[in-house]
Parts: sequence; C-alpha cells; structure tokens
Amino acid sequence: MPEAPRPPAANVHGTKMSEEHDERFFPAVFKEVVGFHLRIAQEASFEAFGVMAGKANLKPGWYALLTILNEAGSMTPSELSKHCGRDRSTLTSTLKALSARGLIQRERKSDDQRSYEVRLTAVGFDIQRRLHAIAIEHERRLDEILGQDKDMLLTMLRRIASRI
Amino acid sequence: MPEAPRPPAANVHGTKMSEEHDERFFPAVFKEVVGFHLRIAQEASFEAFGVMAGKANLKPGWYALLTILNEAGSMTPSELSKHCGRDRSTLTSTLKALSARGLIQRERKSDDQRSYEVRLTAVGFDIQRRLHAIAIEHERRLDEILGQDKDMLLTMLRRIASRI
DNA sequence: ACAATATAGTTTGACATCCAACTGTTTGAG
DNA sequence: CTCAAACAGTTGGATGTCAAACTATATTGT
Repeated sequence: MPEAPRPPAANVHGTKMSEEHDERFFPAVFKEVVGFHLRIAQEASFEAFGVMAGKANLKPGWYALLTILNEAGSMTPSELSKHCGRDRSTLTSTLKALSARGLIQRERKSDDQRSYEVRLTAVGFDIQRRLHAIAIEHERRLDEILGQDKDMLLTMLRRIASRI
Repeated sequence: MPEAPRPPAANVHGTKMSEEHDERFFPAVFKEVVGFHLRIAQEASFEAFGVMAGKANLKPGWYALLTILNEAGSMTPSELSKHCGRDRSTLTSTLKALSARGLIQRERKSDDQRSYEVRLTAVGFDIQRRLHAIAIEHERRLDEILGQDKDMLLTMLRRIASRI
C-alpha cells in the first residue's frame, strides 16, 4: 500500500469512494457527474487490465494495435492511426518498439513509395493471443460486476461516444 | 477534418463508429467489450470538455484540482494526490504551474516542516468558477444524450470503480 | 535518547500522447 | 506535362503521467 494509513484527515468535504481498499475521496460536487465517473471507471478498468498484463510482462497499450492488425491482416500506419484513435506521430514510436521486439514487420508498398504495410509476425500473433486471453478474463470480471445491466451500459457508452 | 476523406478502404473487418463525422473504425472483436467502450466514451467526453475549456483558454486538467481545493479550503500536495488520484510527483509540476500563474498559494506548515498547505487565491477561485460553469454545461449535454438512463449509468460506473 | 524507519516533497527518467513543422512522394488542375 | 497541393511518415517540442531514487524532516521502538 503506497499511501499513508493515517487518520482520514477531515472527511467533511469528501465522499468515500471504495469501501474496501485505500482511501480515495472525491469532491462532493462530482457525485452525480457523468464525466467524472466515466473517468474513474475507465481508469480502474484499464488499471486492472494492466495488472493482469503486467504479470505476464505484456504492455496493455499494445493490445488494441495488435488486435486490429490481427483482424485486418495488414495496414499502413495512417490507417492504423485512424482505427486506434491515436495520432500518426504516436504510432511512429510505438511501431518502432513493436518492430524492434519482433512483433510486427514492415513491407514497403510497391504502389506508394511513401508508405508501407504493417503486419504481425509469428511472435506478434502469439503476443496478441496472450493479451486477448487476458482481455477475455478481464471482461469476465466486468460481466460479473455488471450482470444483466451490461448491454444497457454498452448502449449508453456508445451513445456518448457517437453523439457528444 | 484532420484525416483523409479517401475511399473507406476495405471495411470488411471493422465496424463503423460514428454515423456522421470522421470515419472511426474499431475491431469487430471489441464490439461488446466494456473496457473498450468505457475508454472511447471517456475520451469523447473529455475531449468535448476540453474543446469548451480550450475556447476559454483554460486547462481542463486543472478543473478537478481547483474544485477539490475549492471544497476543502486547503490541503497538502499528498492529500491532493490521493483526492485526485494522481501521483505525488505529478502534482509537483502541476502545482508549480498553478502557483506560477497565481491560481494557488503555498503556506508552510508550522507543525511539519516537510510539508505545506495549498489554497486557492482569488484568481484561483475565479478560474475554478469558470471551469465549473463549463462543467455544468458539459453535464447538461450529457443529460440530453442520456435522458432518464443517467442514474443507471452512474450506478454501473460506480460499481466498476469500486468493485474491480 | 537515538537509531531505524516512515513520510513529504522533489528530481530524474521513461513513456504516451498531441501538435506543428519537416522530407519525400503522389496527385491533379491547368 | 508541370508544378502546386495533398498526403505518408517522421522529427521535435510540449504536456501529463508514473516509478524510483533522493533530501529533509518526523515518528517510533527499544
């Protein structure tokens, strides 16, 4: 436990977040604020996934990218950028890292000398498969937490993403 | 629109995300994955807030911090760190920036020479108020999108954050 | 009382991310 | 056909984040 187990220090203004673990408070004003709860839920979920992946020495940030490539077969960095929602320049370094570790390979395109196709190597497929297994496991935990309300949640999250 | 309006380039493997704006696709595997939708909804919401705040030349990242201080009166960096869920070292630079712009002031503590209390200045209160107004507006947009399902969503998000 | 331990804040280093500017390539309007 | 505009990828600079190491101060066990 990284933070102090000191007396809760004047809880007049905050609301307790988690019944069990470390004290985490938040301003009372945020109690009903969707954006805030969206953020903490997302961070909690990502953190939990990261813990599972970290135990296997895998980078959770790779998962989306490898999965996109796994489905698509191959893609240019710009396409990849659109599909994963990150800037093209962000992908430059990520792809360099993935390439250096032998998870992907680049093939120069014959019809456009500016660009190249990225595809998974055998190692890349393997890592994708292992990360996917973790994702399945993670999703199972969320299923348990959400029960029959899961579809409702997905619907609302999609609505936010598409309509805001 | 930052990205190319080229032909959608082989949509065999992706699912369209937003009917209107830029093409954004995602792997079919993620279609029912809570973690993924949590992430895109959170990013969309934060981005929308950022646009509104950016127009007023305000940093959205300051909002939580200033609001916590507004409610609490004063706090040490470590307490602030726990309340906003960021590492203590992250706060060092943020507080330096807020201090440099005159939004907060530091007071050495008499009973602990290692630490100090942070509190809002008049300017800080003003910026907090303006960011809060933006947050209210943002929340109103989300209310419109979610309608009566908002409470349901909040309940589920809280459940994820507390139980995962 | 004092040595060992814990804590508060900072510094440094590693990433991920964005944007703006740059290089080389392709396209398209005239 | 040519050259200006669009585009692909990269580079560099800024910010936000964390973890680990560090400095100074407090607390605690004996």
